Amino acid sequence: METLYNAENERARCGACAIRHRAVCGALEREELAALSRISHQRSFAAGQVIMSDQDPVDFFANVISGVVKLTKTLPDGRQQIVGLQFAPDFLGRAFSPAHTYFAEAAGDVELCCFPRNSFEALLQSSPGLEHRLFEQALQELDAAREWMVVLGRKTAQEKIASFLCLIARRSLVAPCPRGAVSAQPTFELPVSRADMADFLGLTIETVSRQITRLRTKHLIRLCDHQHFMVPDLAALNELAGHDLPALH
Amino acid sequence: METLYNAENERARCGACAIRHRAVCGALEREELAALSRISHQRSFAAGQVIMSDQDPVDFFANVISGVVKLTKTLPDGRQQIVGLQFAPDFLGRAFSPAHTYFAEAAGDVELCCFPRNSFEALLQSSPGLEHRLFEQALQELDAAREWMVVLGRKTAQEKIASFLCLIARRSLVAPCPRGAVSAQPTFELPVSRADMADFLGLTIETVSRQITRLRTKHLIRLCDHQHFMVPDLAALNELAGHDLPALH
DNA sequence: CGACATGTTGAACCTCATCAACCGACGTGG
DNA sequence: CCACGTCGGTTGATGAGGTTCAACATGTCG
Repeated sequence: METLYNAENERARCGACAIRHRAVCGALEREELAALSRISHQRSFAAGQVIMSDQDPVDFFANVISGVVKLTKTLPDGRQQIVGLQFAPDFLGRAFSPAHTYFAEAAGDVELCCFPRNSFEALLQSSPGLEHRLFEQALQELDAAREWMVVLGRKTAQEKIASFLCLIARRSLVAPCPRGAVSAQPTFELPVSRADMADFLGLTIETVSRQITRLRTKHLIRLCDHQHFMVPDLAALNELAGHDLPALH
Repeated sequence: METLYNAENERARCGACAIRHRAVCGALEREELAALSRISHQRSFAAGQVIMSDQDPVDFFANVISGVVKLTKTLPDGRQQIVGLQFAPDFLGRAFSPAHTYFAEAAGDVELCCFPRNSFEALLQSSPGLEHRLFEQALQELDAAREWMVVLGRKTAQEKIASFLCLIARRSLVAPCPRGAVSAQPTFELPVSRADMADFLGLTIETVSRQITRLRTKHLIRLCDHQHFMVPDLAALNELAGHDLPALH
């Protein structure tokens, strides 16, 4: 399935890219895009696979085409914290420094569009628009990271879970309910395991599980299966999450 | 006092600036610097004063010349989280967006070098080096924010305090011990109150206080007074903080 | 001097982590 | 085919770490 897709894209690769206009490459002129097309190549990663490590220098950048990438940090004794989740069409990689301070792992199956570091940085030199776009994304990630610091530092387990579900409802695409039950409410897909949710929220798996069932018994969410949920009243969930604004980002 | 200082600087302002080469303006050419000098002006803020608010648009950027600025976010019910501490020569303000998602407040007395938003953004257009420098700082802030997410999500109160003290030991200048006791060990100054430490670490004031005394009874730190402390063995403190690396940033 | 702000200490309570058992889905191999 | 182990998720019982409420100490300012 991927091979067919790749073959399809082989000729006018970037032009046909689904995330093209939303991704950083949207900043590129026609001929710059052609240059990028020449140096880029797609790669697939299976769930759990390490994409970038903090151990050895990373020699490429990437755009997320599909799937979710988690950025993790680990303490010497093994405690782990997810410091970022990257969805399509986010850009992956730390500009100006091949050394990373975190891991990038595939949360589920992931498709990336990869660019060799050297070629990409050369392109970066010649295209101020591209650097500007990367800057913008970095600022957005900074905003998101700070937003999440509030979640980690000041919210209860219940609020953390609610915040996470709201985040998913904002960022993840609506998925059809696999049970086949037709419903008026949109159904969302949890792109990560319970363990990942715990690592993202600074909780344990058990607490995550308990708080989810608590939200369920409060009828603030409905579960189709372990990975799919519906939100009858998004405003109510938002309020429980402690969001004053109905929607941001 | 400020007026005298300002008058003094009126002629060769930026050239004589103490933080010039370390701040973002270090990226500027001679004549760009002259342009910046023309639009910049110093402002002082007393402890606790709001510098930028998330309520109304901010019409200026600034460099921190001295003092510490805290970036705070507040939940609807009043819970607060500090999402960043800016020291000299950090840059203050969100490029490309006059709307802020956080407050900037003076932690102690603060001196800023302010630039009107419009003029500065014009300068930004014409000087790619300046934008690059801002980008670099944004990436560093992002790294710092993510580093802090680990502290908030996964560390114990004790480790949080140790992490904070290590942060101060890295970033704050060494201060002479006000008690006058000459000592072989360097003395650091806590630039924020206990309440601010609590808001930065996701704790309560009481816990902060207790953990500090615990570190003191363990002889990992020594207190001159409430704002000044010494670290007999920085490596030990670092280890307690959960830093595998002796020093980063 | 008393009022106030900032910081410390004590006691009781509560949230969440820990340890453990259990459940269903899945794959494997006898 | 079913027993078996494994993996991801749920649920229960218990306890520790941190919050909460309260009192107290110290320093500053009117």
